[in-house]
Amino acid sequence: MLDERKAKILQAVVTEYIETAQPVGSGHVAAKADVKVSPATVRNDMAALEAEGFLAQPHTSAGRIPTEKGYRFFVDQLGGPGRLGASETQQVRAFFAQTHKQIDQMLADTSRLLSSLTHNAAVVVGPQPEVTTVRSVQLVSLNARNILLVVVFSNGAVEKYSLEFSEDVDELSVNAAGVQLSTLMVGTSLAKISTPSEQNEQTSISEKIVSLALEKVKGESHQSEHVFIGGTSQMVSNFDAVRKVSEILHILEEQLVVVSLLEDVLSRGLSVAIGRETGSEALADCALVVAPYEIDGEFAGTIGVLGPTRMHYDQALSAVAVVANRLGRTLSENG
Amino acid sequence: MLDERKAKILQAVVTEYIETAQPVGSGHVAAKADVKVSPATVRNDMAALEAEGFLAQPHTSAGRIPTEKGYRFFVDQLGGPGRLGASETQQVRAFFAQTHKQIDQMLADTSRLLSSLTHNAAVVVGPQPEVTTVRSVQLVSLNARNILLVVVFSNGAVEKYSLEFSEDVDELSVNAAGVQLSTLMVGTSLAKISTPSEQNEQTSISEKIVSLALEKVKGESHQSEHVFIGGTSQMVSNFDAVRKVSEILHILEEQLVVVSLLEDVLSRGLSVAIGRETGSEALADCALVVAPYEIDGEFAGTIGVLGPTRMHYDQALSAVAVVANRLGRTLSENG
DNA sequence: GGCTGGCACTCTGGCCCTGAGAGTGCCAAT
DNA sequence: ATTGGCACTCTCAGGGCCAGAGTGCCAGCC
Repeated sequence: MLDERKAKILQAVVTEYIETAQPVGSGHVAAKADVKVSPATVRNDMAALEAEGFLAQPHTSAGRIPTEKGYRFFVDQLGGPGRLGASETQQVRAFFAQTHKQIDQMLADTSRLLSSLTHNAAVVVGPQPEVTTVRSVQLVSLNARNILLVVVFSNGAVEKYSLEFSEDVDELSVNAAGVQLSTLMVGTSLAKISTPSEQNEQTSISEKIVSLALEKVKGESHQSEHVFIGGTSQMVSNFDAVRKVSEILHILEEQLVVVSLLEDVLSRGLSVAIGRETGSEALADCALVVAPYEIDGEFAGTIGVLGPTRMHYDQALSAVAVVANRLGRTLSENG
Repeated sequence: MLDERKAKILQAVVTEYIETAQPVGSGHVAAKADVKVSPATVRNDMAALEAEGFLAQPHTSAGRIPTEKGYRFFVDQLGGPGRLGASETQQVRAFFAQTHKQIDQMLADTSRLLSSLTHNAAVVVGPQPEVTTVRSVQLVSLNARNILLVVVFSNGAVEKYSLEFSEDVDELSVNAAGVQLSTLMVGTSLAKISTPSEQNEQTSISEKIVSLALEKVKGESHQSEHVFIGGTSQMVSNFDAVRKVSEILHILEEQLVVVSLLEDVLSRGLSVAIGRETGSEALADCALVVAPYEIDGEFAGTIGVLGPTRMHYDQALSAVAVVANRLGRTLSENG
């Protein structure tokens, strides 16, 4: 599609623009070691690259900046393998070596880690309850009409659901329901829990408890995805336009949006979404680098880095990959 | 300290500056209905107010802006009762009327509520585990050497702690330890849990489990304070200096700092901390409005609003008060 | 004595202009 | 095909200028 020299020129433009945030002119490109042609030649090629949509000019007689298409080509074709630096690797290693108490806390810390590795905002979506299997179920009577259902998952996560009844429930029924729930749920993942044959009239109280519990667990499992976002302060320095920053932060505050954004990108088989590819107009100047992580070999959740389109893709890609990998492993061991 | 007219002038300056973010001149103050003196007189008083440290001039021949001392006097002496508007009240009512599943989720939502009420960033510090009593304790064996300790509190919160052993633990010992932990912990608050007479050599495995469990619970209870921060995007529009915003966001990312900030303010008996009173240099241009909330009549946690010094104090104060009140009530009922 | 109108003074912010700098496109020459 | 040269364009920083807002002070007035 692009001859070798044009590709090199494009690469030079993108890397320099990522560094300097300034439109880059033919002179700079020609000065780079690995392109040994004159500025005039570079100009011709750059004009061609612009015609083909890889570059753009903010205005006549300024240098070129990459378009979304330009970035895309860069990450797809020109991206280096991107190893993490020694100190970063060390940071990751140290982080996962230390023991983490509660999974929520750990995921929040992971988002901070990822943010500090990449100097961008980072998103960590907690494991979906459906994936992990249930390790234990417990019913706790709060008072006569309220029961708390505590479910412990194989990855160490704990979810709790409060059940409310319109009639008093006695301790015996609670115990009976607890036993039944245990046999139903323990060892299986939430998605696979079989609902007992539904009699329209649930005669016994314990049956009512079981049915309500299952309903709650299944109903809420989806919306209770935990999202952790770190390093939002980085976004401020990465963008100059105040308006933009505000919009971006606003998006990050809507957790549901963030989750679906990440999963949408992933479902399209991408690991990088650039500009409008993210699916959000407000993120037109952003890029999203995502990776899934697995627990015990099964897809569990997503992590990602959100930065300006002119971010260090190779760094971000490797950071995201490494962290996803380690995170999955740690969570697997924990289970 | 200040004669009536000066107080009125100060009030006029502060309110107008809060509205416009512009230094306010003598003309504007004189134009206000309730001060019926000429601009010249206002000028004299404003000069006096400046000499006394309530006002400052950005430069000669600009209007005056309030100093920290000016805001402080305004808040202490001139603050109206500050009722919430009808729509805001409605918003709060609706929020607490709806049922909330998990306490963490609810607290996070509360921070968003508070933020949307005040158009500022909002902080919600979750209930401290020490306050609420333990409702139930359960030990779950993860594998031969790892046990998960799940503690359910009276307010519906659940904390989990993972215990790791250097030797295999058998199911019998776990059960025995579970029983003992239950008798020790259930019904008391974490702070009051009595440690059993410490024999230097714990002969039985179950005793080791109990001792490790108590150690974990007591040790981690303090650092596992949950903090929820909402509406950070508001900060961007409230400040113009990009540098400032970045610093402020950075502070908000450090949860421990935020918690101690709030509690420090509260411990000084303040409900409003202005500028440097917050105790943080980076928050010199910010003000912090805080309120504690109670569960079953006992101090449980803190909520707060962080905004620019030129924030709507009366609005923020009443919003914080109302939300703290309702939040405490809701959490009390839930337990 | 306190208040006021008048007046000279000051400082900022927006505006225009200008020149330097960076970069381009094109063309003729190699 | 590549290159050096050249005329052209556009931005950006700096400087000068003016209007506007506000002040401080003073002399007069009630």
